Amino acid sequence: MPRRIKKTAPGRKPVVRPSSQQVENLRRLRRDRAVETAQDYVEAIADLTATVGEARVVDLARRLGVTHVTVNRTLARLQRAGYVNTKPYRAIFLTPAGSTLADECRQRHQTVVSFLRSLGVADSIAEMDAEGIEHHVSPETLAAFERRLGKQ
Amino acid sequence: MPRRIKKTAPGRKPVVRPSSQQVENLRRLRRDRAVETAQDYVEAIADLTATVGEARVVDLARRLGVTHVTVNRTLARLQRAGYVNTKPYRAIFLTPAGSTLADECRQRHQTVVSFLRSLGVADSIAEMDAEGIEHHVSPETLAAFERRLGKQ
DNA sequence: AATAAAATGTAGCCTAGGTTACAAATTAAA
DNA sequence: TTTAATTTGTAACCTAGGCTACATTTTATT
Repeated sequence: MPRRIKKTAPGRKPVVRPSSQQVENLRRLRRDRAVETAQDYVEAIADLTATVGEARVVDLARRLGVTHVTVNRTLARLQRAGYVNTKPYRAIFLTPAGSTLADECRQRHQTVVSFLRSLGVADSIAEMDAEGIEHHVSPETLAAFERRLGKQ
Repeated sequence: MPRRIKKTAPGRKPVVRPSSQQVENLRRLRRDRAVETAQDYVEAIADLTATVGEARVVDLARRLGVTHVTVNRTLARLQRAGYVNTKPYRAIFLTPAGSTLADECRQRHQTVVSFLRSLGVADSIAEMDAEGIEHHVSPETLAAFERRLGKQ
């Protein structure tokens, strides 16, 4: 009969500490996923607006590699969150908050890409990795990247 | 009556290119989310097994900052995926595949943390950022990190 | 102006990952 | 050995983010 390994000395408290710092890190990570989506969308909207003159659902769908249905639903959420303004059958516009967020993202993205390339990572791979990494780079780490880029 | 901005010259094809490289990057990113979870779990299981002697549902829940219910459901998926072996009311064990994955993750995590610290990022922040970044570091980029660490 | 094509919206279904509430099994203590 | 506490499991619900299929509205063409 397999018996559970005793984790505590008799009369003592449990041994497994939650390591609350790491727990917090992981929690933050999950919370951030919603923000990541928002960032991808506002970045795409800003870019389309700058490039094509307006951002529309089909363009976003193509750009993000999802169907227009997904875009639609996500836009509804982003509107609730105050990042975009949409009207049925019309183009999508960023609110001031959305614009600010988009700018921050674009800049951070560029920094991460440049930094990776400065380490000798190939362009296409730097782009690819940056797409994932950028969302997890804290201001402190971003500053470190910039510092290093300056020292080149 | 607001009219849509014309995107095409008369008789021409649409202008918005899907930029299929970026689309692929974003698609990959989403696909990878499932893998991230797997990695977090096997890492935690490996660590608990090494430290405490066995990994159990409550410990994982505490460690990952979620309820035991979430752990339970996720473990079922990881078992289907071939990473863990579980029996009701018993400790959780990694399969060989799970063990290999855990080792890779632990090593990569360490590299990322060391690299960030080598840039002057504070320990606690390096740990925090690494938790998110590690999942998006390609082998090429990881190699670049190691190269740089060697050059210290 | 009528018709065809494209874009947008909506309904309904799926998985992943989170939750609370409650039931059953296992372990620890009296 | 009972009893109490802890652990594990299960049911049912939520959000986010995918999807297909179909209806509606706009835009483009004839």
